Amino acid sequence: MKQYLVIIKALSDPSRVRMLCALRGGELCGCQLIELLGLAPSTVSKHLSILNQAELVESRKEGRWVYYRLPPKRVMDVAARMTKETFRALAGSDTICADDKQLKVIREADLEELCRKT
Amino acid sequence: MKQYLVIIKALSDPSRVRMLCALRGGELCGCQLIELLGLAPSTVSKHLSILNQAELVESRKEGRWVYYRLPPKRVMDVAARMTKETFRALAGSDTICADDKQLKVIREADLEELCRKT
DNA sequence: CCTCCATTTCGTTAAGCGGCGAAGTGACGA
DNA sequence: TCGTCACTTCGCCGCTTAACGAAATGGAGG
Repeated sequence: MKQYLVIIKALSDPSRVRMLCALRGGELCGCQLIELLGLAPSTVSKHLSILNQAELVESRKEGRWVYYRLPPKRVMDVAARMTKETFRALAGSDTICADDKQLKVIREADLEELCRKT
Repeated sequence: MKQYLVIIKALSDPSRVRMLCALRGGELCGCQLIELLGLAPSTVSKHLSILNQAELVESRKEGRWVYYRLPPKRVMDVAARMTKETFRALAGSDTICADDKQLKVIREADLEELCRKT
């Protein structure tokens, strides 16, 4: 029950769900997620730590940046199944479609430049 | 996104999830759920209205009592899929097993007597 | 009608959560 | 070694939410 609640509470915030959906297209660094959500860096960091504790995202450090990604598709555990259903429920959602559009721009932009923008 | 959030927020409270699991064994009336959870009637009623708005439970009136049940297994919509994953995640949970035990007693008890007890 | 009683609604309180800015951390480059 | 920069941690504020008791609702039976 405890693990279930950690996972489902992590999934019950629009900003966190948007980040998960964004990561479907591959890993992203912190400043890219900050740009996507339009929230303060500290807020985005907090959201990511909540997702991380629920084991819904993983992170790796490279240089000045931290990259976040969905966990590899090992076993279909509770987190993976819930994530899958979330993606399924939000397929075609206005919010997520708009994010996908913006993501194309963000992914093509230069990281150095993107970070400076904020 | 909005519908998704209504559903997942409804599923992110232990009392509400316990009620859903309890209803797997068939419909129950309000006072039976109050007895199971050990919460105030007004609190349980609020929880049920949240579940009802998310279309995770249905209700029907009979005499003095209101009976609640899981919706019939028509189409597998978002609510149904999320509920299914919730049941799967909580299979074998201590809380739910304990509830199932108590439910055997509650289901066998006389309704009139059970309501008076509170 | 009027009463009873299961349930709902309302108002309040305390805890939890999302948001921000400021200060802290740690790695890279001058 | 020192500054810079991406990110995290901390402390605070405002809103949401779970809990309760009290009062309202509405059906059943007298």
